[in-house]
Amino acid sequence: MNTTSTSSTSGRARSRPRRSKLARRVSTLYREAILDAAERVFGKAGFGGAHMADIARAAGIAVGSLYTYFDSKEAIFAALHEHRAASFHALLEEVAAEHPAPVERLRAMIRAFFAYIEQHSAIFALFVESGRKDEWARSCPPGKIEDRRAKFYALYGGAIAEAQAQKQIRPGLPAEELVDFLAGAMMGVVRAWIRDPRRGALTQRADFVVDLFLGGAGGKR
Amino acid sequence: MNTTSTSSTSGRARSRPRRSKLARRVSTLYREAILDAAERVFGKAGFGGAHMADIARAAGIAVGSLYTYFDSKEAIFAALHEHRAASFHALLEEVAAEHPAPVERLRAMIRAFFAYIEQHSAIFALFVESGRKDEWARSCPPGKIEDRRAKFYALYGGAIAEAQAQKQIRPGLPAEELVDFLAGAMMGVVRAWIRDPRRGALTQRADFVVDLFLGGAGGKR
Amino acid sequence: MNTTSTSSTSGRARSRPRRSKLARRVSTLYREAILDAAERVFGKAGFGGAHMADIARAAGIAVGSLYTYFDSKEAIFAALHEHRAASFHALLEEVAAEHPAPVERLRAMIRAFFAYIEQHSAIFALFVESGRKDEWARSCPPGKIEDRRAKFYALYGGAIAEAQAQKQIRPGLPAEELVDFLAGAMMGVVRAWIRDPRRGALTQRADFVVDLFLGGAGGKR
Amino acid sequence: MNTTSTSSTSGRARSRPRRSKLARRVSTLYREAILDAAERVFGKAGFGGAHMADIARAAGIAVGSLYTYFDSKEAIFAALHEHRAASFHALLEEVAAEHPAPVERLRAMIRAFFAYIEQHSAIFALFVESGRKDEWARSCPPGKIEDRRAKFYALYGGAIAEAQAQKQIRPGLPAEELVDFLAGAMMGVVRAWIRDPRRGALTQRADFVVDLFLGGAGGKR
DNA sequence: GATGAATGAGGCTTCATTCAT
DNA sequence: CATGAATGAAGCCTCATTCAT
Repeated sequence: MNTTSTSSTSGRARSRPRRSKLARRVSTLYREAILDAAERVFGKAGFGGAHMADIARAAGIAVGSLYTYFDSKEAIFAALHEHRAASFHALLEEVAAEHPAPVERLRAMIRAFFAYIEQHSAIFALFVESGRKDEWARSCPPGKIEDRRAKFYALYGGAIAEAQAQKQIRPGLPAEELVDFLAGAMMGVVRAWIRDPRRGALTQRADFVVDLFLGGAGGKR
Repeated sequence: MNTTSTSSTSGRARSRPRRSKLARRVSTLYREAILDAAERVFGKAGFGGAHMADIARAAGIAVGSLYTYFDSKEAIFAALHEHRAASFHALLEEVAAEHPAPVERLRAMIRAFFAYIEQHSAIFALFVESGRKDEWARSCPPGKIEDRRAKFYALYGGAIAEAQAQKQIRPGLPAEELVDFLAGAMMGVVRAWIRDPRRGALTQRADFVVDLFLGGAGGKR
Repeated sequence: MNTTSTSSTSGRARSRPRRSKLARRVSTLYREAILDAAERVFGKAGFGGAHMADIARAAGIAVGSLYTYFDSKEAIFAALHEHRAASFHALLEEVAAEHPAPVERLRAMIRAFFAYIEQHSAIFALFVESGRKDEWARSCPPGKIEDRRAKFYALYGGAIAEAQAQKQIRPGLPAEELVDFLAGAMMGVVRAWIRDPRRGALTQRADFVVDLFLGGAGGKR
Repeated sequence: MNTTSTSSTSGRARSRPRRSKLARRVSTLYREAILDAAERVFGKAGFGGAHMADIARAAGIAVGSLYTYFDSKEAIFAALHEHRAASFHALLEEVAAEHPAPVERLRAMIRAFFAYIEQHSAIFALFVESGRKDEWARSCPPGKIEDRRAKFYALYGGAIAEAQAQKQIRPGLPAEELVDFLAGAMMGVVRAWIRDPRRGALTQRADFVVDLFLGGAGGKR
């Protein structure tokens, strides 16, 4: 098992970490290099199309070394999911904290989402899709994926609910369903950008999304 | 090659029609049974997780027989894509023709989309996401997927453009981008329904989507 | 799973065997050819030293075909064990049945053992040793090996106990321990023969073993 | 090559003794610790099932350090064989020297064998069986194993031959074959003890073996 | 000399595809 | 043309061995 965070399995008591700070730092570097490589490879080829050999090559290490840091191909994918989700979630919370006004918060969070995607484009598609089926998902602790999604929904949904409380968003529509709609719309824009990146930076389309979401596409009423 | 429409590459000359009408009808039945089976299997397991043996079993025939009707696993998936896309496109055109008023046409097309998904739920996720990564897409004639998407965009985009012309949808926003947004939102609602089908029939949420798209979520201005 | 003897897993009821008699016969031939090949390869190289490729080559089939008949390398070894043990046990019982007099029965069973070994020499060493440790044994249903040994012990021990009842073997010594001794001695002779087969047929040494076992090596008393 | 006794193959000239007495002693300690560890690990898991990492852990050193003292896994196994065989052989010679009367010598040597096994139980099974199949044996200098066995046979066979000369063992039976029988019987008893150690100390069964070997199991004549 | 992570050849197994019946 | 077993390329993973620190 390759678990950075687990405690010692040794019988002997230990008051200090077994490994030097340096070793741990190197280890972290490797893990991240592998995740970076995996992101590129998975993003390009999908889960099934990505080979351990590809990931190793992309990371500049030997195949066997992958297994020093991860238990399996699926473990790499899961860790990648976890890692990206966690770092994005942290970013999102930070952004959210900076914006008390719910509508502005929504806008900022959407912009943050787009910015994040611009950096980690390819893999996100895989994540969003992974609604089950994909092999890696089968070995993922059940509920994990749902939990993760729920946390994001909570952030967006929270902003929406607050906006509803302030009458800036129509009450009466369940916040949850609004998030379904909004999240889908965001992904739709992302997908369009992935298809044809020439149309300009994704980040700049945050306002388009927010305004459309709030104001609707309808003409004069 | 198993292409129903191509001519024989056999060396032997043939003086009579290659196949009787009956034979061709049987062949079509087989092909469709295979595609039905494939839809279920691919939908449940994804492309990589689906095995030819599974499809054969689901179709009630022998593995080898699959190859009488299709060249490869990828060919089955592509044909499935093709088939569903074509039949859905036909349906959509029919629906569109029945509704001259662009907004109502949009509403009807969304409803039709949802209805179609309700019947062919699982597989659609695979289709919509399959940007290019999945293995099957690599052997798909390049541009094919884009063409297909473009045809759907044309239908939705056409309705939107007309609505814009009639000032029922704000001009100024490129119709194409509105479709990105709308298509994404639709898929978001679909995904939510797939996740949790209990929330009621998908079809009934068409109005929710249209109204939100047109009217926006924003409160009184 | 490759289990010749399991019943149908199909949901549909079946009154007759699914496969033709011919197919089953062919299948049996394959299984036996594989077991024969496996016996040679395992016997020569041991469990760890034997490769699936070797077995396939020895059987004259493709590697993948092994998996049509057996689930894994370990399954092949286990089946081999099972198969040989069963056939030898049957032989032994038959021989035992032919000899009512316990001492003669013992003699006949030892001769049968030696004869069997002459045919399946190499593999037997592996079996007898496999007291645990070997990888294959780990996946063997626990107790299986012990059961098998117990059945052989019962046959030999039965003859010994009867001989004791008839005062042809000293009472007072637990039959079980006499079998430990005798079985060991037999294997000692077998091992010597394996080391140096020139010393003549193994079968011809049965009398030596029986006489030594009964009469002892000691000189005039 | 890690051979304590060979001279350096390095190109650089050396004017002083290669290693201090201390260094050599330390080295010996390491080698023995490794062999002890190896005995436990090989004994438990067999050759194939034992991993260098297991041995290193059991010895309390790093994997890499194993290679400071031994060339390979096989070398460790061979050295273990060598080591145990040598020390047991020395013990046996000592015991033999103490007993001029051949039958008593035989009895003492059997008792010594059982005592030795009680200390080094598990691994012995591996040794005795290893006819040649196991991987390690392939890289063992040919004839080595046979030589080793021959030396033990010489000791036991010598006692038997002497006893024959004194008419305490029936002449007419080749001593060599008597050893085959006797050695096998001893191993049979050992194996029974390994299977079920509860039946009491192995050492105490030496008399059983000797008496049975000499007197035979037969009833009154 | 000790360490333990890196290495990569090679093993077992899967499964799309072929082909004899 | 249906069948389903045979095929073997290719993937994931293990682990003995090496080597930089």
